[in-house]
Amino acid sequence: MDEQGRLLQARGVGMPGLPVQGGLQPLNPHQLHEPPSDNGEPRKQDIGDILQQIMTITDQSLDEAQAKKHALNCHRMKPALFNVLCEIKEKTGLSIRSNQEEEPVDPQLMRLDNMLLAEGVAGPEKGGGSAAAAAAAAASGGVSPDNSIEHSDYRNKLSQIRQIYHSELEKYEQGQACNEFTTHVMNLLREQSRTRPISPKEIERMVGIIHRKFSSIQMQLKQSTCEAVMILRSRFLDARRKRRNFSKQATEVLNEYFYSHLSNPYPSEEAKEELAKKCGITVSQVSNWFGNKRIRYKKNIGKFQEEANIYAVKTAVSVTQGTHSGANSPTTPTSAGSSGSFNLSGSGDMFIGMQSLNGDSYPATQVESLRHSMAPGGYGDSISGSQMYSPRELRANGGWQEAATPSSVTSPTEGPGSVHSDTSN
DNA sequence: TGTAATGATTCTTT
DNA sequence: AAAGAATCATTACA
Repeated sequence: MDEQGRLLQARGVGMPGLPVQGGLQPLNPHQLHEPPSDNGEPRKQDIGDILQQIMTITDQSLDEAQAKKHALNCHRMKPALFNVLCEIKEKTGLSIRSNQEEEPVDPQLMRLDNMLLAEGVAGPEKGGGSAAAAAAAAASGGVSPDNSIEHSDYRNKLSQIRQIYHSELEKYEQGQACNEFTTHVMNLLREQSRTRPISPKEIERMVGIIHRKFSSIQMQLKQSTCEAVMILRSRFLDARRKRRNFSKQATEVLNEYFYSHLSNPYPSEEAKEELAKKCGITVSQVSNWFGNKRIRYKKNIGKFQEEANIYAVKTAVSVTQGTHSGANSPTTPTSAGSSGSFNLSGSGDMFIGMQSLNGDSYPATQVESLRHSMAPGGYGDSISGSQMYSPRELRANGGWQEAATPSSVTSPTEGPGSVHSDTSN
């Protein structure tokens, strides 16, 4: 204020207060008639009051303010005031600093955009949303209803986020509120420019500031939306946290394949796809399952022997009953290890291996029953390749579990007795 | 409630 | 890139 006061004095613009007729409050009535003192104190006071009034214009009602603004604009001293303000501005260095902030498309913003798009938050609404997902889940075989429930729960939550995101974004999107606000500010500035010096550049700069502010709000919005989605994902989609056992039927299908391709339990991509379809799980889940199965089987063959027998019987029965169209069990005929790829020297051979494996922990009766179920009628041929669960056979045929030699592998768990095995032959 | 089973992940190996 | 191996985290069950 002091500075301004001095400037005003310097220019000889000692305004005795804006006139009452202008609509402004009469200031200190005494001052109006008081001759300027030598030290200029009263003048300074006047000026301070005037500026104070200008500042408070905005606090007043619209009509009032309008009237006062008008009065101010028409005041005879206005040009002088304008000049003074110009000078002040010049002196206080309030000029526009050249803003070279070109904002080269923030990479982080791009990442956020991409992620939101990928999560289906930003992009176009996916028609049907949860309904479609549920239908798809149902179509996939009806397995794991839990899964689809959870999935739709996830989708619901996601669409909530999506809604909030869009309604918020709408508020700050360039073009709507932002433009409105910008125009408003521009109008204000234009109007003010009649009273104080405002260059078009300054207006432009202000617009820039507003836009940046709005986009930073948008950025924050996107960031927190991303966060929300991530949290949602981690809560709902982290399979490790929300593990569900596969359905019985799915496990059965997988086991059937596994034990019927025991000599080479590495389903081809197509086989995996087919299994995945059958089981209502993903291909990678099939891969996981086979990975786990192979390693666990190998680690403790004895433990799985019973299971192997069961599936061997199953397969045998299904084959004899012709329940499966293909010669070889459940999946694609192209799968590795299909019947043709290896020959059993004879069912007896197979059982030798099995029995040696069984050791004492598995009742011979089981093996016997299996033998009986298979032997009569010479089923051996028809199931030839499918029943290869003898480690000996396995090793002989490429040995996917070279290390699976019962004697060594099962040792720690000791399990089924020291299976010494078949290597002998 | 403790434990085995099990699906998934991560790191290493091939 | 796929498989093996170790491990994690959850589920199922006695």
